[in-house]
This record gives sequence, structure tokens and C-alpha cells, in this order.
Amino acid sequence: MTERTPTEAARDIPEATVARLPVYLRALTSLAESGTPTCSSEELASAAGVNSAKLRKDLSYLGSYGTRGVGYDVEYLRYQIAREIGVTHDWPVVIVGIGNLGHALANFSGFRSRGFRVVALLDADPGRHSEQVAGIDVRPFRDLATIVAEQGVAIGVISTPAHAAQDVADAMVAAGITSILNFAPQVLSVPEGVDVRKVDLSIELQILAYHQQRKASTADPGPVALDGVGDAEGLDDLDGRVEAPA
Amino acid sequence: MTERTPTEAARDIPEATVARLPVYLRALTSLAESGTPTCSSEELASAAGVNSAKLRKDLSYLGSYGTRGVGYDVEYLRYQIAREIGVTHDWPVVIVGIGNLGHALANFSGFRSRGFRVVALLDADPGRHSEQVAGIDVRPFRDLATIVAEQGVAIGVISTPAHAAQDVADAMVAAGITSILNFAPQVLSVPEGVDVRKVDLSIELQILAYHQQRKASTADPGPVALDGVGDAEGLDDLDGRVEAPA
DNA sequence: CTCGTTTTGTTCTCCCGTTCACAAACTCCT
DNA sequence: AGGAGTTTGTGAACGGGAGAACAAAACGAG
Repeated sequence: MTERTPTEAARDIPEATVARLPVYLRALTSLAESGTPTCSSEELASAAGVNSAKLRKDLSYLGSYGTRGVGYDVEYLRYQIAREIGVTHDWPVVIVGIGNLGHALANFSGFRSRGFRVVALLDADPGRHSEQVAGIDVRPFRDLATIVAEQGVAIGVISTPAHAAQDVADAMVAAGITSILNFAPQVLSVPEGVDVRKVDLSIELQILAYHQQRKASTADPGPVALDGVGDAEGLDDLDGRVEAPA
Repeated sequence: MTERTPTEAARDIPEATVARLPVYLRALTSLAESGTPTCSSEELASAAGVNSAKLRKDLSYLGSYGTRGVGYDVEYLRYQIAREIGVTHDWPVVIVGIGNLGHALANFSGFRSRGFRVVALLDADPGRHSEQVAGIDVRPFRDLATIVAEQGVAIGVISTPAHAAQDVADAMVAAGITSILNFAPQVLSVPEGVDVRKVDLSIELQILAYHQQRKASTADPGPVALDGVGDAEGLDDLDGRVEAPA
């Protein structure tokens, strides 16, 4: 292993490991709250829902923070992971698109408790500018650049309809945002150096449906097909129903 | 390549491919709406934000639905993918936990338009049972088993607080649900044969924060660390008593 | 009919991530 | 002090996915 000082953290942590660190952090927080002073890789792995060998290898990328024959000090490891991820200080965040989902995000307490602070809610619709959500005023979308500059915002959340998402992303990039969390069902194109992560409800459901269909086709005839039910309310209807081709 | 009839679909599609099929489906729908009758792998790949070689390989798992020298028939390919995923018919879905997020999910039009139909909204809190969300009555959580049995529900969505999620999952499994989409920040343990996919806002943000920190540390001093700002609503104090290592 | 052009389907290679298995290292007990 | 028992950290094998490159197939021009 290469020698590293605590202040100069290891570089090149594998992406798959980075994605699991927050899970470990949460499990450690839970352990800390229950008063557990120390834990083994087996315990922590079980709490995080992963294999213990994988957990140990993941942690080894951060450094040797455990003690052989003993395990890990919960508080110490928690701090190390938090520091590595960068959640030992607050990150200012803007949310653009205050529809149903934007409301839910603005009210999500996990933001503040996990190192993120919503500094602004933006929407292009003037009808929403009179509202207050989660104690924060909804402001015009054109204020984006000013807010980003003033507050040093680096992370933006897009919860608009799909057709607006690319424009919002462009504006965010122009304003200086370099990390985007996209909830809109839309592929975003951004310049090099800007990170985009997407959260797509429909895709997750469709993946489940695929596996469900596989399960059902080997066992029972599957769910009943029902059509034409429901009212005509819609936010951002992207896909029409798919018909069998001629 | 093994010979396959249209009715007997290919087995063993790689998981990574399955996760991209919904993206292709959406891109194809968009192309279909713009009246494009046919497209090349290059065009479709660009619309889906992937490499064209990857796209062709993905599609080859479904079968040979393209024509060399020409490309793919948009409508035909769209139907084939939809059939493979299983969204040519409706899937009944129940949502448990009608808080902020549950509201947003219930109102999400992408459900209905993509082959999913919300048949019930459930909440354990009796105070919510008088409400109607998106035209659907909120019903007591204990009705779960009845509803699942009557409607043939196979997919459940959990949007409760974390501490309730495992109990809800257990109840869903007991009722016969075998696919769960979990929005609660909680690792779920389920028996073999039950699929769980998780959508975790905090984790996504923390992954972004990690990369953002990396970017910032190599360039500018990064975002300003503001402390003690805002109200005192902290849930879990991360860097509370944790000291930097000696 | 034949040839050139276009685009798919597939093979091959490389890389990342997972898992196994074990040596190193620490604690506790006698 | 020494040995037995634990648990970490890591080297090595393994599997799956990504991308490059190419052969096969369809179309159109002449």
C-alpha cells in the first residue's frame, strides 16, 4: 500500500467504491446513535447490505483505519468517510423546477442533515414566485447566475419537466455549476468537467417490470392488462403507449 | 447467434443492457413523435447518450431487428424493446407512504404513460385517510394484502420514512409483491426471489459532492464552509465530537 | 448483373469490479 | 511471556462489461 498522510487523502478511489461510501456512512451513523463504539467488518457489511470482503477492500482505499483482531472505531471511521466524501462541511444547493417533485425535494430533511443546504428554489413560472416552500421563497429562474455566484453554489438539482431540462442544465453550466443531479427524464449533454447523475423513476420501474415479467413468465400468467383507466392529468408525458406495429 | 422466434424472447440479457433499454425506448418514442421512420445506430446512440457500438451490442441481445446498410425501423424497434421490457401492458402498482414524496409520485404522469398504473395509495397515519391524492383515495396500510390480492399487484413503491421501510417491505413480501422500488434511505432485507431497487437522493448528492471536492481541491479553494447558519434542525450531527486524527 | 457504399452484427481484447483465501497483526487468557 | 483466537488488509483468480475493429449483408447506380 502507498503511504499517505491523513491530511492528504488517497486519490483514485474506484467509482463503485465511491457509490458505496455513503451507504457505509449511514450505517456507521446508525451504529453511533445506538451507542456502539466499535464494529467488525462483518457487522458493518451486514448493516450496509454488502459482502464483508468488499467492504474491507473499499475501506482499504481510504487507508488503514481498522485494527486487526478488533475492528473499526465507529466514530473515527465515520469521520474519515465523511471527510473523504466531503460532507464535513455544508454544500450549497439550488433546486430548479418546483413542481410536485421539487416540493418534495425542498422539504426533504435528509438534505440538511447530510451536509447539503438548499439556498434557493427556482422556477420559470411566475405563478409560483409568490409561494414559499419549506420556508424558502421560490424565485425566478433568471436569478440563477446571481445566486450561484453569490453563494458559491457548485451543485444543482433539476426537477423540471423533460422539455425544460436541457435549457436548465445549460444555464447551470453557464452560471458555473459543475455537478448536476437530474430528475427529469431527459438525457443531458454537458461539457467536459461537469458531472451529471440521473435519477429516473420510470427507468427504475421498467427495470423492475423486466425482471418481474421474467419471473411471471416462468410461473403464472402475470398481471391482468387494463387500459384506459385514470384521469387526464399530466405533468410531463413523454412516452405514449406503445402499440403493436402493423 | 442463436435462433429465436419473436414470441419466445432471448433469455439472459446482461443487467447493464436491461438498464439501458428504457433509455433507448424513450429515445425511440421521441423519434417516433417527430415523425422519423427509421434511424441508424449512430443517431439512436447519440439520442440515448451512449456509444453506438454499445447500442448495437445491446440490441443484438434482443435479436436482429435492424437492416444492414439501412438502420432500424423506429416503430418496430420500439415495440420490440417495449415487449422485451414488458411495458406493452399495464402493471398495477401500490405506493406506501404518502408524505411529500408519495404525493409527488402519485401525481407523476410518467407512471401511467409508461405502462404503470397506481391502483392504491396507502399510509399508516389515519390522519391521511381522509385525503385524496391525484384522484385516488389514501387508504389504511393494513388494506395492503387485500388490495394486492384483488388487483394482482406485483410491484410496490416505498416512500415512507426510513424507520418504517423494513416493516413495509416485509408486509409487501407477505402480501405477494415480488418487486420493490425503495425511496426510503434504508437497506432492505428481503427473501430470495424478491427484487429491490433503491433510489436514494442523499447518496446521489454525496457522490456528486465527492467528485466536486476532487475538482475543487485541484483548482480553487472550493465552496465556502458556512457554519451555524439556518435553523437548528439537525438530525444527525456528522462532525459532532469527531476530531481530526492525531 | 456487378460493384461500391453504407450500416449492422459480432468477435476480440482490455479493464474494472467482485470474491476468495490467506498472511499479518492485535487482544485476551493462562 | 507465550499461545490461542480474531479480524483486518491485500494478493490473485475470476467474471462481466466497454470499446475497437472487422466481416456480413443490404441497397443503389450504372
